[in-house]
Amino acid sequence: MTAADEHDAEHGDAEHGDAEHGDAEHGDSLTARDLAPQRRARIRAIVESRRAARLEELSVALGVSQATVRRDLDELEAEGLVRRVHGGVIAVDERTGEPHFEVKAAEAAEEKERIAARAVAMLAPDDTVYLDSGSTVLAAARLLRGWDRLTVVTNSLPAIVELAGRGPRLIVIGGEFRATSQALVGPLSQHLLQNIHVATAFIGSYAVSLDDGLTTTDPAEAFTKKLALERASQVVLLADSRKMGEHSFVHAGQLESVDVLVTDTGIDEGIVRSLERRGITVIKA
Amino acid sequence: MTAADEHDAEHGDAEHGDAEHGDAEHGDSLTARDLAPQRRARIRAIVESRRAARLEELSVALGVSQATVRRDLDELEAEGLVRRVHGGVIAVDERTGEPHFEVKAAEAAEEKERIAARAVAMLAPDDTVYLDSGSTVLAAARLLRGWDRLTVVTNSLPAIVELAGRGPRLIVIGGEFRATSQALVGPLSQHLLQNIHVATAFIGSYAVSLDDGLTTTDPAEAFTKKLALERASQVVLLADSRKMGEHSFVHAGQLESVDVLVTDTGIDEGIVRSLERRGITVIKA
DNA sequence: CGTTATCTGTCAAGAACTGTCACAACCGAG
DNA sequence: CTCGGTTGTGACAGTTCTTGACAGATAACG
Repeated sequence: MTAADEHDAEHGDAEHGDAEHGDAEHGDSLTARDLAPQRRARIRAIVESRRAARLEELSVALGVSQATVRRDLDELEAEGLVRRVHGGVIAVDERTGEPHFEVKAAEAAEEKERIAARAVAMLAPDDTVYLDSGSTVLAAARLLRGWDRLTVVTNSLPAIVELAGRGPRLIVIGGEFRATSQALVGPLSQHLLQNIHVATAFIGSYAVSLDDGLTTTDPAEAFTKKLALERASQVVLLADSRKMGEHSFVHAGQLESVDVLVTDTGIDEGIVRSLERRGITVIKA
Repeated sequence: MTAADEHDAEHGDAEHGDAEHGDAEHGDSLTARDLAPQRRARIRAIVESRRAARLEELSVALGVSQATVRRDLDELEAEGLVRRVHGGVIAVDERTGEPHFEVKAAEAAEEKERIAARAVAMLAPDDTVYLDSGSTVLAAARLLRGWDRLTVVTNSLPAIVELAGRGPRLIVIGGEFRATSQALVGPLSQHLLQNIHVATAFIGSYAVSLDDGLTTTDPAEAFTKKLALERASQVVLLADSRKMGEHSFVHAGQLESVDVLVTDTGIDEGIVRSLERRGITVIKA
């Protein structure tokens, strides 16, 4: 191993020396061979364009021996520009790791679950309920597994997947799929929605304020949410206390449409009184 | 996105003598074998697109021995990217991280995939296409990943899950969820469906007969299928040859509504002639 | 002009990869 | 429950790839 270190160190010095030599160029155009930095640039270009290359190919393409290519690749790998594998080299991008980043769900899971459970307790076994998008409402959806006399209407893809074939009769409103909220929203959702009516709607909201009512970040989302509010006899808003008093971009419903708010114990008492004055029953789970 | 390289082609044997010490000065490397990471990436792609694969298939597709495939699968399983089962390998759901179909779902998969590929080849990048329920159409849906200028309208839950957030604009018709077909069907589906129109519809069918046209097992399913047929300028029927000549319970559409049939080479020539006499273009994939 | 340092190609030993084989484990049919 | 065919496992051998050492070649420096 010490031998290897020594070798690498020498190699490093060589690198610098060569670079310096680079700007003192003699116009020696007769050299049939690339200088080392040029050669490495060509290797990078080849590897990047093809995503991978085998030693043999590079050796032929550059007109040098495989040993030289190896040394170049060692250097390039040390700089993190490529990744050596048995038999050749692959571009760094091609790593097989896990690129997903969608794991914020477990955040306030426990709180959401208490809220969800309290809301679900309001349902009768043979009710018809609308489930909006959003993580808190999704938690409620999970609790409805096995309720085989229930009818669920929803626009939330996770809720659909959660309940598909697992008890409740499942009705999906149509619409355009929006990736951010994983829900079906927009003008197209009105066609089916206008033809149905549900006893209870579980609504989630990005933000709730006394002045602006329900607000959310996306117009299409707001459109569908508003429509859903109108199609329910009883509207139950599921929102943890951090969402209270906040407001977002687009108006998504009047506070007057809401009959019940299920939230957590962290809610401000002043807000509770204001809401109750407006005829909203507040339940702290 | 993922370099969908299809540089298979020449895996005759190309193993032994020919790639000797640097004599191949004919530029291109015709006999290039995949590097191990490339090979594993291809295995992932195949398994993911089909949900499952048998060892034999992978071995043939990649041009390596089954032993090598096994070792690769061991590696991939250790990384949690696939799950090995007796006889082959199944994909793991990226979201939930757990199982999917059975290996035997991949039995006729190759045939379905060829049909699907042939059908997809008929689409333009910015088309609007309706995807019906059914496994063959689902295979087509998988091929549409990354088509980010396409608009997809569908009633198939697996198709939705497959395409959600992965390229195409996704529009879901509403309706009642039917577990057997994993699709949204029934009268409620008409409300949105009646308000849209698509250039092309990919339709699956449980059975196709010259006398009864398209038939299926469920009335609600039939209702929605019929409606979808009317909303498309061009109707493409995807059905393997075993479905030809069969008939099921409920009428789900006239043969006259169909413009193109994409099927496999096993179809009876007499049936082909009858269909073509009726103005249907028959494509054998 | 000679010396020195670096770079490059060749070589041999060792490691890694792949395919083949024999045998154990498993599955479905009767 | 047994049986026959299929699939998985471990060991082996052949091949390819890598590593480190060495020697010749090239260019910089005094």
